[in-house]
Amino acid sequence: MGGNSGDAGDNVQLSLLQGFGQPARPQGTSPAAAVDPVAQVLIESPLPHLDREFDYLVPEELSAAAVPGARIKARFGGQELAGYITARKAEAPEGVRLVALSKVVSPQPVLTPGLLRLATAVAERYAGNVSDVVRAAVPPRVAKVDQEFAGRGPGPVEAAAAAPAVDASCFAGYRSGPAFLSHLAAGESPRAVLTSHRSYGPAAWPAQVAAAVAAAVQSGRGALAVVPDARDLARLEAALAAVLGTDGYLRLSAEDGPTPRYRNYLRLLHGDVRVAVGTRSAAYAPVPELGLIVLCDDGDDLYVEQRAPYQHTREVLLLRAGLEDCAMLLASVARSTEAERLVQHGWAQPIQCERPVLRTQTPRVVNTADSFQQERDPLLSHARLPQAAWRAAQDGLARGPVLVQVARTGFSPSLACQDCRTPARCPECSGPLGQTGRGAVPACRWCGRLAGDYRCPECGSARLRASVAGAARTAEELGRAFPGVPVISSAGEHIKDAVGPDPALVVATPGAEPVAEAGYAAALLLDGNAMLSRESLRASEETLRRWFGAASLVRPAAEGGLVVVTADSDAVVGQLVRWDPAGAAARELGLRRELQLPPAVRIAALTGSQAGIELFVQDLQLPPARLVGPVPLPGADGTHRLLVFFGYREAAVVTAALRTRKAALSAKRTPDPVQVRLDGLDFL
DNA sequence: AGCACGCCGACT
DNA sequence: GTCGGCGTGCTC
Repeated sequence: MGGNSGDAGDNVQLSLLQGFGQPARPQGTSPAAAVDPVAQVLIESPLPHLDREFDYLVPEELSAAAVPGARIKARFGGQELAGYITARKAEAPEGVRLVALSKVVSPQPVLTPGLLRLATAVAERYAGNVSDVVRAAVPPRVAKVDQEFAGRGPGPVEAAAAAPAVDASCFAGYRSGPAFLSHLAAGESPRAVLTSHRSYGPAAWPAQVAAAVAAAVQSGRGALAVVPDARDLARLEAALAAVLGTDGYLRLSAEDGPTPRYRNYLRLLHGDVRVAVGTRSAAYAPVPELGLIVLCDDGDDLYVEQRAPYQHTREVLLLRAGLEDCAMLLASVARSTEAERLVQHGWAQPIQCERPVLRTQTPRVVNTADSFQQERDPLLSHARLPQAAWRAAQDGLARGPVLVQVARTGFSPSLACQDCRTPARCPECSGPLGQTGRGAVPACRWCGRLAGDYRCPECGSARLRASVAGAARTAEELGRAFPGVPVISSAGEHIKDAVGPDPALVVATPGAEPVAEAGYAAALLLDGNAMLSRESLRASEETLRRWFGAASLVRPAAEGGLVVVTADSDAVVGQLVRWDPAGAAARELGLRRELQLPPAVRIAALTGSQAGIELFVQDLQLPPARLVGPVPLPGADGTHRLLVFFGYREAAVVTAALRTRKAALSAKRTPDPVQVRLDGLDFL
């Protein structure tokens, strides 16, 4: 009764508005669809409390196009919002009056059920919005490409290509490598962490990844490979083309521009091709019958999405592998602590060469920091090259190109022990110690505690030094040190993909090293101290990753390959000298466990005003967790940060609680917004 | 962002 | 008794 009279009143108001000439949508003029007249819709709204599905009425004339996965526009609250249909159904729950869909933007079912499940899982993991994840996953629509696919239903147009031959020779000497390939080819879903030791030539990691992809294709399934950047993409594509042909795979890269990106997405969606390769947005590619996911060099920080919820491609793909029950391969010449954790938990099998094989297949690595090698050649004082490094370069240049890795400039100063150079960390919470000015008392950047009586836990010294970055040696300086030798520079905006076999000094910043087809004769890894002394939890891990990346471009010791690293003697240098990325990762993970830091535990960072954070935490229902802060951020206008450390077991409950709190506060339009970020490691 | 609904004061 | 202020909460 009450409901009826309310309806009548609304109708009167509506007709009054229409009487005044408002262009309101005519009610009842377009009949609802005969079959499944209700569409479940995921609204694209940045507001957490609106990040869920809503029901709309489907007008008959839109019914054919309004398929699950299609992009739509619908009136929502005051405005016309974009969204996706997630399902069609016969009726909506009682008590809601449905509004009609405004239009179907495109009938292409781009938000597949699998992608919606994945986006939901990612949003839950990162306490973020499903629609934010969907925005990163689905490429923007291009109308003219839609036309090309008009009228095509799901399913492949042409028969799948002939199964490729799987060449396992690039896995020779790798324990568990051939077995991984044969399990894959047999249709099983093994999971592995591949620690390759070669970045050039026919047995390099791109060839290994291509072999794994071929094995998955041979089993009749699809495969997906994700790389950090365009250079690695080009290298992997070359290897894939050699195995599958240039039509055997599709590339998905945001760098290609909207048209090819959207076209290739739709081609995968329609099953034209079953192998996709690309950069981080490709992690969501609609590969049909996905059998294998490969992630290359998972330690690269390009894998962190730069927009909320700041998801990491590794975590996205781990979730996807679980949801789609497919094989997974993390391939790298280094090993991240996260990958090590997967190995230690038995989730993934390690694939790597054993020591005797490694000794023949990797270059000899020497460290110049030993005191008797420290004195410098007086002629070279300007180039600041230790004598051993100079000799290695001179010898190498007789046999081919020599790589010189120099650090990028601009590291932030932090505190370390003056005597043994151990980074200084807070005795209470393990946060990094910093100094606000010259002579200021050192303070923890996390908990704010003053550490005036700090003593190094390693050597007991009370002396601290600010470790300031070393300046990058310029190509010019090296040119003077080696007159007559061509100097090639690859850094910043001028990155070279490859260099020839002739003698040359190749100066590159980490990650920008060109590939020499027959390998470098030698490599000098300079500025190691600057890289190691950065105020970051990941300084060691990252330095080692850069070192292995460069060293894996050098010929094996048997062919004269030599790597010289100029860093103070340190456990990390030892891991490189012994070529032991797995041991290094295990040691690093052990340290993180002791300190209870990620990835041994998980972490949430709440950033905002002090009042905002207090309000956020007030009604937050948390299981046992360690709270650190809030502490003011240096140089920021009153912005504070609170860190929440919690275990993996509690993670689902914690992220759910954070999401609930975010939604509640955004619904109330609280003035002091708090940013919630999970597992961001850059500030640790 | 907009629009309902609801509780309170002013005016017919 | 009715109209309209805007503060709070929901939006299919």
